[in-house]
Amino acid sequence: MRKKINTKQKIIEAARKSFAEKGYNGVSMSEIAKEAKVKKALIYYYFPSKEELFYEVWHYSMDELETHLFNEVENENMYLKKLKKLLKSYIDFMTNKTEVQRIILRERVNFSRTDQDSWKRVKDRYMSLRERVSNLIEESKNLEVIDSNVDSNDAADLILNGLSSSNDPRSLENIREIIWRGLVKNE
Amino acid sequence: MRKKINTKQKIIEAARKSFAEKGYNGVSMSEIAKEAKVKKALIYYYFPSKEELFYEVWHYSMDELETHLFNEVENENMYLKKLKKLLKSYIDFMTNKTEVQRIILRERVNFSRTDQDSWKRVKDRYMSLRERVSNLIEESKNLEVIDSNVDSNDAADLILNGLSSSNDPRSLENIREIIWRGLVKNE
DNA sequence: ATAGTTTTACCGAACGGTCAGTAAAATTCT
DNA sequence: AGAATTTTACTGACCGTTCGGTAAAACTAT
Repeated sequence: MRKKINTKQKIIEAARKSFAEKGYNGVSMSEIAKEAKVKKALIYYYFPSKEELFYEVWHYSMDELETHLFNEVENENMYLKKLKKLLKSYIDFMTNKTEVQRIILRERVNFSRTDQDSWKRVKDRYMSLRERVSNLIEESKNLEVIDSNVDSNDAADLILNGLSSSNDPRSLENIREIIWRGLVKNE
Repeated sequence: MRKKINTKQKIIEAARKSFAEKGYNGVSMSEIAKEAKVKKALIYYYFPSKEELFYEVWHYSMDELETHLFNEVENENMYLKKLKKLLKSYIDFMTNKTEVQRIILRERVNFSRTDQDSWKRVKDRYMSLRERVSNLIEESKNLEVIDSNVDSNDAADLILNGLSSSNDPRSLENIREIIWRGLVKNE
């Protein structure tokens, strides 16, 4: 019965909207069902548990973000411009895809949790993205674009955290300028 | 009257620990009761609702943070040193009082929620602290310590968000240096 | 007919919250 | 002082509701 192939996707998007608004624990499966205009039991036909549904939402969102960030960047060959473009892309994504932004802000804190290993997978997916950002900074350091004193991982965290805290593009542009001045090599 | 006072404080601290670990919606009143070694009904003797209990935890924590930040700072008369001290105090607090740090990280996202006005009070308490930081930056700008291009509110957000994302002091020191280079006037 | 999809009906456990009652401390009365 | 009363601190049992999750019936398209 191929009538509605998009049902699963519909559920994922409804779940993402709900999780973004109220957080993982603030949302019930029936709320998600209602948002998706679907009966609750149908969600369990596509996803084995609430945890697994969340993980798929997370993974899907991180894929979107990673694609958005690095597809553009790879067309650039100068490292200074690469990094500059990355920051711009990130701001662009965070101000337009506010659902993803909120989910990241909300659930990033659970990376510290070790009581349920479903959070470990969530963290791992995020960390693999962070590493790509971190690597880009590291390479820029080697090419003497970025001040050699900065630690790539810490700089990546600063970018990822500092440029996601608001969804007002003007504020984020201002913050970006501060961060950028702090990163680049003093001439 | 079995026991003596400090019961209310005991509950607040148990609640804070629990909220820090699992977030507001991730924790039940019975869990908090268990953590405080107290019966659940007793919590309702001191606090009218879970929301109100959380607000008291939040308010108490923000008071602690604000005291820690500004008591030291006010002894300083040079604005450059004032601001520098503030950043140091903030890092110090975030790396040592990790429960408060986690609660802030967790629940800051709910500032955007308008469906329950209890969150508005939570937000207001935070914003009054942010304004004090913001004012300090603004004054430093007037005295030509801080680059005049930076927006005080955005800079305050960058500090408050960027320097709370980890609880590893080394990372936070690195991030502080990047932010600082981005803030101060280029000579 | 059959496989894929969706709904109905239901479950035990846990949720936030309430309430009648109680023992001890504090206060008032004599 | 001590008896009588009121207030404070606390408990256990319980309420209605909602939670995540399940079994199986019912529908739909090939």
